[in-house]
Amino acid sequence: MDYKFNEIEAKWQMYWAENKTFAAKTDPSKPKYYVLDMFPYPSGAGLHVGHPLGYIASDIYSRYKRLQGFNVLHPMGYDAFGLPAEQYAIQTGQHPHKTTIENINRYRSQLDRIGFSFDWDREVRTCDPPYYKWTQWAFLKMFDSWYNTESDSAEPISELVARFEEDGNQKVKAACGDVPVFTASEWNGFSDKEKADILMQYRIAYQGETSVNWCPALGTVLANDEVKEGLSVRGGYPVEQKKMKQWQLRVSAYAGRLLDDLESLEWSDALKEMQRNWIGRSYGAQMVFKVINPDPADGSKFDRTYDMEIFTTRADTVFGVTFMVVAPESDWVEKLTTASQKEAVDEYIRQVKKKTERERIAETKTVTGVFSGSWAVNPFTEEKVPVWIAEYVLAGYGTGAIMAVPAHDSRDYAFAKKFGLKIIPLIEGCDVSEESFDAKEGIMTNSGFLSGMSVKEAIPAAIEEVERRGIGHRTINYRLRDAIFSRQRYWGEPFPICYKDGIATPLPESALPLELPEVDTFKPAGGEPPLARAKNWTYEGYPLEKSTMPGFAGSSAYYLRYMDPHNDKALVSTEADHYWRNVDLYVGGTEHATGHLIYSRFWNKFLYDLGYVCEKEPFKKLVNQGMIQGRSNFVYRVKNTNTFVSCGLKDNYDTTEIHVDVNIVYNDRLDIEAFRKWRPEFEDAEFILEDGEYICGWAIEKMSKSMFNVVNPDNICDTYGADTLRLYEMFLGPVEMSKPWDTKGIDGVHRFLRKFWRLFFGGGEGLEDFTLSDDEATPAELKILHKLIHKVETDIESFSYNTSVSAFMVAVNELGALKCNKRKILEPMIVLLSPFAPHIAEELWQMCGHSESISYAAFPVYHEEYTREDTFDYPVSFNGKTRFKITLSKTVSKGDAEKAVLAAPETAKYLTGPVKKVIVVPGRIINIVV
RNA sequence: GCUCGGGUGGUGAAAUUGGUAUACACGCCGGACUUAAAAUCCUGUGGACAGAAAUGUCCGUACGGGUUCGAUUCCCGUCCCGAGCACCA
Repeated sequence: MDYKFNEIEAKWQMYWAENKTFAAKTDPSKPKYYVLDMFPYPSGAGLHVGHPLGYIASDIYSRYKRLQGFNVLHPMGYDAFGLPAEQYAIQTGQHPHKTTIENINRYRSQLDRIGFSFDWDREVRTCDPPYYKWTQWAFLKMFDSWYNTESDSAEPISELVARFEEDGNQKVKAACGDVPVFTASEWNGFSDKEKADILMQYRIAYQGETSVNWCPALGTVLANDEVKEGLSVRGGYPVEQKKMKQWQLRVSAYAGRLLDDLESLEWSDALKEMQRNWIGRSYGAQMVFKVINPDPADGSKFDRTYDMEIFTTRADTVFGVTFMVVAPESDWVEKLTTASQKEAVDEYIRQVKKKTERERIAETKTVTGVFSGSWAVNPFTEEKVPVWIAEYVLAGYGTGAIMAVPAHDSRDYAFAKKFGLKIIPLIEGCDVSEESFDAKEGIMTNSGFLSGMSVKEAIPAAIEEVERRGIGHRTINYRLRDAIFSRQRYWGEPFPICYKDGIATPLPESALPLELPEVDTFKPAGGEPPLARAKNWTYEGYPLEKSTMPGFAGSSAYYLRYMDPHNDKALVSTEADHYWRNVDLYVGGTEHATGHLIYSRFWNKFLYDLGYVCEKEPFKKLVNQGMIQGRSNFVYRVKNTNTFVSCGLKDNYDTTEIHVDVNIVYNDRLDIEAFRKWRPEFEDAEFILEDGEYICGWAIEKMSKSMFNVVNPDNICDTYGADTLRLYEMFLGPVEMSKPWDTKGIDGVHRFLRKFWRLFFGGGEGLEDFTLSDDEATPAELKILHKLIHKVETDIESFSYNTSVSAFMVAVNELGALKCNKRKILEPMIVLLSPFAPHIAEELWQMCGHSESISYAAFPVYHEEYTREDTFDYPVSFNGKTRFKITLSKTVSKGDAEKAVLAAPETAKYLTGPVKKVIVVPGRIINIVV
């Protein structure tokens, strides 16, 4: 009987759906296991073979855990809000909801073909109002909270108000914006508007004026992780810096916890490192420098002096400060510019503003700057140093001002060289004539009381002195900034915020979800977001916020929603949260390292602070699947002809390289007939062949429509079946590794499944019937089985699925050679294979007489005694070089092995001198040192 | 520039983490079946040298050194590839 994978796969996919085989129920009597995939954005292009890689890996793990008796939660859903649907809508006028639903349906049918064990009853879509109700709810909670840095936790804003009324804000330690100090009576005297403005500075979701990434082409602001090299990640449009009032999330308040808690996670070191870099903690000191503006540009006749605060990690180098620098965007520019320098400074600022972010990055090597006219006083040397304005200092990091130590910082050095500023070396024996000495090592010199100390000693000593003088203090700075939370777009969650007399006011929870209104067209409305087009976009007569939330809003807590997806009273019930807790295994790409994976952790910690969830971290273990790249094929057209020359001969002609659809190429051989039909202009193409075939060239590129290298999993399922696709994707290499898709080896995997099938049908000569024998298994057969159980179990635990597939192939070949058709061997084999190739497993399992799905079977138990070797060929080596083998019992003792080897007749042959040492590693090797 | 990964046959890749390097698969060579092809099955397949042959010897995990009885694995240096960050003071 043939292995008819198409019939088998359709049959079991229907069975699983009808019987809800994979529905997870909250069942405290069973241990839980939560396996999650990063849910996809349903793009118009559909799935290609790269997308399911991670889903297959996690599905194998889910099915394996289920066989081990765990109550497995393995859901799937869609990250359905997003820019592409909106841009498509602007172009075509189609409602993004409509195209999104169409794309989701397409994804669903493609996913169903591959036979995943998802619990579809728990599906979520971020664009569904019952879902985004809880995204909006979380925003309201953040709006209604502040971050107490004493308790290191988010707390309700009402408690903060109570403290203000009682005591003012002097004693409040919070992560907040700039707020003046006020007393209780001052607070109580403030107007509603003044109070609202102050509270806004404390909220975790707050509105603030900052420099943002503004993308004119997309007409929206973007978060830092949505911008790369000055271009938008989506679309690659230029991005500029612009000061705007935007909603933001105070992610920076959580920087320390986000960094520290990484320790407890089972994530790859590479990913943890990426997050560490992104959060960027540096230990240092904040220090005040007196600054004097001798001739203020505002026409005042008097000197102005200020306290300018800077951040440094090298407090030990204060003695080498020869100038100060402030960022061009900083408020200091206005205060420090002197009348005589005003013209030069204005011109410089104008130049800087003109540059796009991209130009600024491209020109990092050109040093620019202008003297402000003001002078600072070095607190340790009392020396006066000039204050400059320069682009290389960033307004957003630290205080936007620095002390410059050209001898020991390469950027300061470049600046000093360009503008002829003094360079004072502080480390004994360092040479700063060509470049700065940046390393934190050596002995201090020229440094007053620090001279003679090592750098490691000098840093804390300098900070101590700073603290003693009361001009600064030890501090920690983070690179992580608050997340910009508003987008000037249509296709996202509306903010549950209205404006009463200009005061941002939250809607009551009962008004949620605040549904997205209809608009006639999705384009921005003049300078305003598309929601400005909505008729009557008000709440109780008050105008509603017109921007929407960014993509990461809906994906930040979706893993919680899966635990209790139909609950309309809470994001997740306490009962469900306490049972499912957090994600045990999360599978997805590295591209979310500094976006979603930071935001989700932040979101979770916030909910944890408020007591809504019981775990500090959302994703315990994380596996990053590699990208599957495309393998493009080329044909070579001889210039100005319609003749195509085979790859091996192309150097003899002047040719143009043309991408050809990989679906009409087989093992780099072009299907000429299909090529002629592919495009009308190739209908009468001529070919110059080699050995009667047209060989195509190839290259590894990103899998994309424009390269004609997209391989659709549906096609693979048609010709080989889903089980082959699943096995093959795993067989390609380790899940974490990026690799090009190459269909070359797929026959081998398919052949393996046929061989496995044949074990049940080819028992005797010419037998076509299903035959299983109930005979006892032989030791040889048991050994094959148990070796495999052990291998598969350890491989699945460590995500080495590729070697598991190899082990299956070996076992099937060995059993085939033994003509083994014994139930006692083959039934456990089916169970072992079922996570990898579930359809064929279900079919054979049923044929074996089981009425229940194989998902409810138990994973076979490994017995070591079946695989233990009785004897072992010990390689006997002399000084590490193998000479012969000796067969000994595997349990032989060290002493016995030594004796046996020395007594062996071959030994004498190879002994060239007296035996110095005999090394025996039991079960491995014997080495004789002579 | 800084930080992480990596470099093993013609190809994708294994190697119980210091113990017989190249499992498994693709490709290729040869063979069986066939009028023929496809499909299927079997055999061989790192390199060099020696031999009629079985077989044997030497060299081989990017390169150069080191530790060790023994190194793909550990240490030092060099080269190359990939990823991330990039004026973060």
